Amino acid sequence: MQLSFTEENYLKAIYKLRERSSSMISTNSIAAVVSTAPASVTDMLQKLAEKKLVNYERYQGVSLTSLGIKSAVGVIRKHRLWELFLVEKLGYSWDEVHEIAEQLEHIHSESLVKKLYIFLGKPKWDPHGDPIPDEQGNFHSQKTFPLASAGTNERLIISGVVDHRADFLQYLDKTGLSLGKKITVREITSYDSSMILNVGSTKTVKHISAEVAKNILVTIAK
Amino acid sequence: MQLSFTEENYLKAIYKLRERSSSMISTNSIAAVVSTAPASVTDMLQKLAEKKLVNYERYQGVSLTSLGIKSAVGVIRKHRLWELFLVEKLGYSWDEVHEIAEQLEHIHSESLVKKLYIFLGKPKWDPHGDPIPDEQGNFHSQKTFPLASAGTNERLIISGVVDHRADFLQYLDKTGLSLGKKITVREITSYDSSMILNVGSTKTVKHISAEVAKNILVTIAK
DNA sequence: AAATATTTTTAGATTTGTCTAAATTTATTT
DNA sequence: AAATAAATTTAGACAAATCTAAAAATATTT
Repeated sequence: MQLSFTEENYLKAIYKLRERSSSMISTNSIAAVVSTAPASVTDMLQKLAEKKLVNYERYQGVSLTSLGIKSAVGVIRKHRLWELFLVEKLGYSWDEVHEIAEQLEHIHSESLVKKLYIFLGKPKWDPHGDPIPDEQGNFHSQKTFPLASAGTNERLIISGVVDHRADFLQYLDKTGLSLGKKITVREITSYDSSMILNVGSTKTVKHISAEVAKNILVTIAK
Repeated sequence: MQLSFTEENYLKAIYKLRERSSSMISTNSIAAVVSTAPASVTDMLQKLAEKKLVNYERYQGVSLTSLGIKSAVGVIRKHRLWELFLVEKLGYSWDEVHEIAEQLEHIHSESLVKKLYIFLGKPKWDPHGDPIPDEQGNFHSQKTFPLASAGTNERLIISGVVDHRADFLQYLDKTGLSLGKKITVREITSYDSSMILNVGSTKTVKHISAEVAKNILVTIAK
């Protein structure tokens, strides 16, 4: 089934909202994500329900059907593949690619996705450390957790971000905290939970706020 | 100015119609190209005229303004760059890329076009031998002419096609008449104007119809 | 040049995705 | 549990791009 740009964006929005609050998704929360009036969301949900993409009962919120999940994951897959293409092949930095990928993710062509996937070397992660679902829609999940909940002296690897906004990503670049960097928490300041880190193999020491630490995802280095 | 998918397709259609019949373009001819009712074309022309993209006077046909030309050439540039990307980087064949490029040409991002252009090595021709306009909108024109109007024993190079349809391109592939091939006309059959060709440095001889010869563009090899 | 044919435009309707304002349902207070 | 607040839906309207059918203008025949 060929979905419109708009329909795909709604499905993606519902998919993302579902990730945290696993229950039913409210009309208002979708409206906030897609930047429309709640009344418009209601209209669209009825349309998506007719197409068997969501389970919808009025006043009760929505959930994605298996078809809806498949469609949403397909869009996310394309978004992340294109982001990686933009960074790896065209030389964009990780804070510049979101808007362009928002457009590219709606190109309809199965063969294109297949060929892009191969061209990029069947990648598992996008430039922000988010998993790229495979052709069957399976995510390769890593055991990541926020840096804020790490203890001291553990050897960690930066493997993702919670906040994807450009200014946060630029801050990380400037601070040398890019994806894949090895870090160790040296000290956690008790009164504000800010952290002092060792970055890389160098003796460089960085001081980051608790807010920043909450938005950096890490894995344990082995 | 951010144009819609549809507006861009109308401008592209007018641009292409203009290439042959340099005069005013008729409503019906546009309708045929964009596959809509003539009444819809009239509506759109009025809209494009308001945006200063075309010169339009009712019952008198249209022409592109300089802004309209600039927009159309921009879309054509993107189309041809994406076609080359699909063939060169993703491994598509030249008969498969048109539909996908029809979608990709509408992605709005100046930086993307710039980076794609550099990634592809500032190419001058697309996979069908059509010129890719440069950043200023200038076409690098080759002195091509239809193979049908060539004489015998001239050393020629296949440098483009008139007909872009997939089945014609597949026929050329099958016959070994791909872009860049060196050919020489050995004989022109007088009663049906079909041609007997030498292809490449080999002794291979091919017999093609006048219809095919009309749709192959060549340059003189030096 | 009148009659006929063709092309083009206008008029009115439809679909998609959106809006605001009002009505309805659900949730929260008191 | 009644009153109030919040969330959601319905109703009616709008813009974009399209359509069909009818009207108007231009082109072609005779």
